[in-house]
Amino acid sequence: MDEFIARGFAATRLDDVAKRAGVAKGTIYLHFKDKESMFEELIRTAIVPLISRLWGTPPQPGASVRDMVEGFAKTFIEEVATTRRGDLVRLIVAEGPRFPAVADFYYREVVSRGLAGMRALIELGIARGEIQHKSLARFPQIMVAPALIAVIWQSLFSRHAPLDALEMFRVHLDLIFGERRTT
Amino acid sequence: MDEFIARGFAATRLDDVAKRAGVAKGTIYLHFKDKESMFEELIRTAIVPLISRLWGTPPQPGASVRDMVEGFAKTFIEEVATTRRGDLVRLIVAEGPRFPAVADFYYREVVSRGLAGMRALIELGIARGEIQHKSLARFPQIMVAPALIAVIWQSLFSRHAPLDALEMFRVHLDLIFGERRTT
DNA sequence: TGACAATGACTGACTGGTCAGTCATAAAGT
DNA sequence: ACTTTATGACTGACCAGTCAGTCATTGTCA
Repeated sequence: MDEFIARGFAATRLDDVAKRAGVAKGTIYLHFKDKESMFEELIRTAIVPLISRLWGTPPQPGASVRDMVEGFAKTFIEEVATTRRGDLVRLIVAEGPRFPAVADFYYREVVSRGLAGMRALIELGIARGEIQHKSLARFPQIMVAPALIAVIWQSLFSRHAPLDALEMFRVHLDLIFGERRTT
Repeated sequence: MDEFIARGFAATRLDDVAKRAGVAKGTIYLHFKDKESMFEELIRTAIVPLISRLWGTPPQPGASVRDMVEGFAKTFIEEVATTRRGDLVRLIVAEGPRFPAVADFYYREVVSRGLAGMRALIELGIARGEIQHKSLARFPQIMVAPALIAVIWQSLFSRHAPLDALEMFRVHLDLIFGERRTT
């Protein structure tokens, strides 16, 4: 996976993958049909821990919706955006159009579930009166947009201008939930 | 450029590029040093019309900041996100880490200028009282985040679930500027 | 004006290197 | 002994980059 993340699908050499895995090239073909299906299966299996990282954080019982979203964002930024897992997301964005199977899987397992969960949270927030903007529930993408920005910024521009992703997300939450209580 | 967008740098064959351009492969080498510098130069020149599309829209004299941002977003979504130019942005995200020169250029010419302009608009909005959240000026990325989401959604997921990017952006603006006046 | 020469943009067959995928052989396991 | 698992040298396709040759255009001279 690290090889694919570093070089992309086409430029990755199976000799390097084998060396990195500590096996001979032939061994790869005992486990995978060809390079393409190896790539797809690797992504599929790599996404699983990414999902469990995200849903792994237990929501505090008495927490406000804002606290839940903020905790979620904190986990995402610390565990995904600023780590190699973030590059996995970038890899999917990069290769997705050429690997519809990958894009489909990612949509079904991550995007649609994540957005559904976020929508539920938003509706809870609306019901509790924490969120004023009812139409936000129609576009849960807005809630997570800065998180994706953080992933991309991290791998492309952080050397030019570091970005405090968590603080950015908090400002974003201020827009949605109203000004932050003093911290 | 279309070949690179469709296949990525590594998988693009110069024979195909030549054929598409209506010249022989050798001709390419009369204009470019090698495949890599061709890629970089092509991106550089392709970015120019992208920039001019975005700054090309004249701001109406009496327009509110919200109208200006919304007009900007409309242009972006119509002229970039839903066209081949959007895939150019995706290509830069995809290949950026392996072509620092491309990422640098994109940061200097598009990202840093765009964010600076957006920050100026935000500060104008704050001064005029249209925007309540002063800290938004620290993260102009938030303002454009849904636009980037739209680009990525378009090329990866629109077949699964079409996204009304402009409406999403309007909802996002509602968060920033307050509820929309009736339309 | 017409014949000839010079130019250089363009061509595409060719080369050398790279790499996905194979398979005869070897090692490990039972 | 024999089955399963692993190896890595090998093959053939592929492709970036080269370069000797072509030819339309422009310039020169009688």
